Parts: sequence; structure tokens; C-alpha cells
Amino acid sequence: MQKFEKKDLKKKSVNLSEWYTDIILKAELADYAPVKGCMVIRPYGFAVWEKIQTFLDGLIKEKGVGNAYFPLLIPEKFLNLEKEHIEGFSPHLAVVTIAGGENLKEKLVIRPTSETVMYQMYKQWFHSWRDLPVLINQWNNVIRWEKRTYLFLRTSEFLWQEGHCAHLTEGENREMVLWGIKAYEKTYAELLAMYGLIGIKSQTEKFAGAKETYSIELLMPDGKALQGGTSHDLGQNFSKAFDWTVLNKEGKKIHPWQNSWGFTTRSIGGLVMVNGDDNGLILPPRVAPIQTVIIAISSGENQKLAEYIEKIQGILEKSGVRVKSDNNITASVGRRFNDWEVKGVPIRLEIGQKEMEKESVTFARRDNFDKGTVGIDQIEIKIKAILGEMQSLAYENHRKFTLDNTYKADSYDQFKKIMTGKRGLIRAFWCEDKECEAKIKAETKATTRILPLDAKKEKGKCIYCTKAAVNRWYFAQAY
RNA sequence: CGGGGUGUGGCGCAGUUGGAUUAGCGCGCCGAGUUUGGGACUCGGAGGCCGGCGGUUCGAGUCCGCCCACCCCGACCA
Repeated sequence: MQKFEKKDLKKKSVNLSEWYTDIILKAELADYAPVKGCMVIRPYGFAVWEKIQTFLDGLIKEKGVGNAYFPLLIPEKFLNLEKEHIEGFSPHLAVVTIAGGENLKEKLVIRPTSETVMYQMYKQWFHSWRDLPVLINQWNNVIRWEKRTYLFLRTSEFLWQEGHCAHLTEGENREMVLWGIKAYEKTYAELLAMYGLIGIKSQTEKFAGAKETYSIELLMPDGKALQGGTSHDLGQNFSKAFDWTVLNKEGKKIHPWQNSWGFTTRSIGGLVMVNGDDNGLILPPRVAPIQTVIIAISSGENQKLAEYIEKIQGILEKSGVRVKSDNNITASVGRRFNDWEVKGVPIRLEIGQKEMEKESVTFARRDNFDKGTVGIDQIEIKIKAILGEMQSLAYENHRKFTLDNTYKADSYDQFKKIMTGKRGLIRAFWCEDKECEAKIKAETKATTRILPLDAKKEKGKCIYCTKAAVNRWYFAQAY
């Protein structure tokens, strides 16, 4: 571990973006890689990703979707088949032109997303209505060359899952699209303790090649929104582009209806931004790789203490708490306290002579620094209670923050005022004309984020052109 | 791609308007010992052709030119 002084930690309260980068490096979640725009996810950070994977993969399997693996390299011509798709992605592609020491006759694109390779196979595999639905997901990495990068939030390579399903009917397909975005909402809410808003994207903001895109938007502490996952209704765009048909019950050729949905390591970036303070990270217990750390307080080798700690650790492990004991007595107590605080471990247990004598432990909460003592017989109950409380409090805090920073704007002046101030989410009428959207973006940096799933049609006037509008869209500056 | 910034031991930096010798400092690292309830201390060590190339000069970390890399801010994006 690279040691550093507490005074050298950047302050979240002063500059979110500096704090964010600093804390990711110092908590050892990730580091910059030798390749521009790429990052190394370190074991601690990867453990967080594994928690996310486990949770989300569970939901995916529960839905009957199976995991598979498709190749990293995609023949360029596959991408060219769907016009909007290639237009959207071509500026971001990394392309292999030489392999085995020879110039390739056909260039290979490193996948930016796998629609095209996967559907090429679907077309070969599935020919009958009996083969539908196709329910396939893969966990992998993709590369999208970005001009400007940011640890976790925007790197040229990132990890994700991409689900790609195909259905016989439009309605069934749509049901799956919505299932996808709701699975992400659940992951954020229940695992990552974050409150997100789900809804549909505008035509300019949707995925390249999709008919419709649904997104979950999360509000960050600086008032900017993070797109935390998307689920795309691809309609028949790809099946038509690839000329994939199946025979329906009537023996008629139909193009399957398709959807794709992705959730990335970006979510870790959002998690960090939302959950932390000037002392470092605060991981919600359910995603925390280590939920409780035991700090041995001792002036030297102490066999009895070691045994006592082992006993406590055993109790917690047995009850399913992820616990780690830090017996590194060559480092001072304060040093160890702080190191684990930076890493965001929810609960610290201090165990020394005092605790041993009283058959107890001292606990300290990472989120509010509450400290107390609990007897060994009560420890399991106490720790679990605190973990549960921290989890729900974290979610509640983010929910409250999001709602407190969501505004209704009925005039463009008001809109601009909010966007030049502390920002946040703005609900405003928009006529759904691309030009108004573009101008609002140019003038305020705010883009349409979503139209909520449960939005009710109202009578209103476009915030920009004042023409009649029926929907209040969410606007925000975006990451 | 536009704007800004930074490259000097592992990390963070200093290095006056060009002048010396052995390029300093803090942290970290290694060894020995003493310590441990909020970032310990003492002593002793290891570790650098100052991003690269070229130029000016008796003399360049320092001046000039070109290049490279990375970071931050904008446009693109999960």
C-alpha cells in the first residue's frame, strides 16, 4: 500500500472531481494504465465489480437468460450493415489492421458492443418461432476510443454485461426491454444504495441503431446526471439489416424483435461519487468487499489477543459478515484506522486489552462515526443491524438528495438560472423537436436525460420555443 | 481536435537572473531497536545519466528549437 498523509487527501467538500480521482487511487480501486485512456482495476476495485456481477447476474439468470461468450474481434463489414449503428460508433473504434505480421485483407474491429457479431450467429442458429425467445447475455470488455477519459466513468476500455434477446412479438420484446432497465434500477437501489430515475431517451440521445432507448439516470453530488445503464428496444432494425428471419406458426417469415441492455463498470464511478466524504470512500455494506475490519490494538505479539480476535472473526464469518482482520501491529493504530476509512469499510472493530477483559468489542461506523461497545454475545446482532441500517440510510440519503435537487422549470430564464447555479435535474416541457434540444444544450450544457416511464401527458409550452408540448422531460448536464 | 498544465530516486516536490564540488528535501522502502486506544521515534542504509533528440555555451536540470508522454478543462460518449 502506498502510504500517504491524511492532509494530502483531497477534500470532497472542496472539489468533487479532484477528490474522486484521488480517492480511487488511494483506496486502491484502480490506477491509470500505461495505455492512454485505460485503467487498471485493482483487486479491491475488482472485488466491488464482482459483487455487482453476482447480484446482477442473479437477476439475469432468474429471468432465464443464459451467459455466453462472443469474440472480441468483429469483421468490419458486420458493423457496416446497420447504418445508424456504424455512424454512431465509427468515431470510437479501434481497428486491427495487422495480424500475424501481415496486413489483414479484412480489417477487424475490437468490439465497441456486440450486436453485430452476436446477431450474425443468431441468424445462423435460429430459424423457427420455436427457437424464440433467444435469451443470451455476456460479461466482457469493450473498447470505445474516447477523446477525454475519466477513471471508471469514461475509459476507452470498460467492463460490462450486454444482454441480447430476440422475440417473436413486439410486445414481448418491449416487456424484456423494460425488464432490463428495471433490473438496473433494482441493482442500484438494493445493492449500490443509489436512487435512479428510469425513462425513455430522446431520439438524439438514444443508442445508435435502436428504435428506443431506456436509461437509468443518477444524480451526482455536483448536480450532474450519470447515465447508469441502458436498455434498448432495437425493434427489427438489426434483424432486417442482417436479413435474419424465422418462420412463425403460420409458416410466414418474420424478422424477430430484438433488445439489448448493458450495465458497466461506470456504476462503480457513480458509487464512489455518491458514497464518500472528506475522509474517503463509504461503501454501502452490500457492495463492500470487506464489511467489517478488525483492528488489533497491541504493543507486541500477543497470543491471547490473537486468539480472541480469531474467535470474534469466527462468529462474524459464520453469520455471513465479510470480515477481515488487520493484525499489522507494526503500523500504528491511527495509520490503520485511516487506511480502512479511506477504503470505505463500513464498520471497524477495535480489539485490545480493554475489550478482551470485558469480553466485548468496540465498533465504529464509517458513515457517522458513531462508536460504542458491545458484548461478544450480542456482536452478531449488533453488526448486522448496523450494516442494514447503513445500507438503507445510504439509499435514503441519495434519494433525498436527488429529490431535493430536482426542479420544475416553466421559463427558460429559470432553467438557465438553475443550470448556471448548483445544477440538478430539471423537469421542463419540451416540444420534442431536435432543434430546441440542440439549442438548449449549446446554451446551457444541459441535455434531455429521460422522459419518465410513468410520465403523464400534460398541457404545456416548450421551455425553449414555447410551442405546445405535452411532456415534461428531465434535463441535466451529463457526465 | 481546441485550451491549460506537468515531466527531476517508488510517491510528492525544491532547485534563484546559466557557475563549482557529491543534484537537494519530505514521505515511502530496507536493517536494527524502542513503540502502539486516531496517521510513532532513534540510529544506520539503498535508491537519480533531471521525459527524448538536437542546438547555444568554456560550462545546461536551468537558455533555445523540435518531439514524446501523461493529467485537467471543452466538443463525442456507457
